[in-house]
Amino acid sequence: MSLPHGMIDSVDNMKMEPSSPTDRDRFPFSRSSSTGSLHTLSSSAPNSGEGQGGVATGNMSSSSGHDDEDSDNKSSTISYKERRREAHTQAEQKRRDAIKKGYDSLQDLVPTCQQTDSSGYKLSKATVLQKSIDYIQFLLQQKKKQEEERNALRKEVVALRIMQANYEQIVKAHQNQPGQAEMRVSDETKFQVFQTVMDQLFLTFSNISVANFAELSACVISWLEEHCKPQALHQLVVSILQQLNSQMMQGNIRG
DNA sequence: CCGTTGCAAATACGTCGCGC
DNA sequence: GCGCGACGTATTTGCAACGG
Repeated sequence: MSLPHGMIDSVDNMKMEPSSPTDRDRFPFSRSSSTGSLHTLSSSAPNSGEGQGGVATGNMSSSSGHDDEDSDNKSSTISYKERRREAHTQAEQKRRDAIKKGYDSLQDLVPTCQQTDSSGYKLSKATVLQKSIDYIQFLLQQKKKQEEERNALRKEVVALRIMQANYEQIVKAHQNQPGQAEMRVSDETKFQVFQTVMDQLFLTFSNISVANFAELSACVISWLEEHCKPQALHQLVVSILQQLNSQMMQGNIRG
């Protein structure tokens, strides 16, 4: 018996078909040309539906009698066994394609698989599997780390809420103390603080030289970013408060 | 019983690196 | 440059399990 059509074609294709990944990329449809040349069940239809009867010859493992039919019709039709083999070959090709598709999908999903290796070749299946395993382990570690971070933050939130409640209680207690009214800061003092802060800020703002309103608008943001940083404002306010406090103390001594 | 499907072994082929 | 082995991949084929 001669080689089946599929085998002949595939052997020829093996010679022609480059197996290196780069070459395969250049001939992405070479497989279908091989598979396409196979006799499918439908293409071998002349024999389909026949071969249910017959007497077993005993020289093959099959006991269905199809091989007998094979010997009867060898010259004109494709034998049952041959059709069966070709169907299986095609099914196997389909299976391999599914596996290949799976590897390709995996490679698309895993970031470390998306670049080819240093020599420029596509990653091997074993490498894709190993890198996928590594990536899943990395994701699991990352998830664990984030959960730990989240738990720590939750604990911090609880602690801060407790502190907030304590401070609120302290403030209430101070407000309820007698003689608190005398200790209260007057609006005049508040305005003095506010005015001094604004004066200091304006000093920095007045140094900006602009030709028109458009330029002024443009430089306001940069001025804000430079001179109104929380840390800068904090230092400014602290120094002003200290200054005013010392002035008030001196005034009290004199008065 | 027969077709389908999945798996594994055997085989073939191309590519690469290495020693000569 | 050539031969050779290792490696990766594709293909074929046999076997077994399963379902209609």
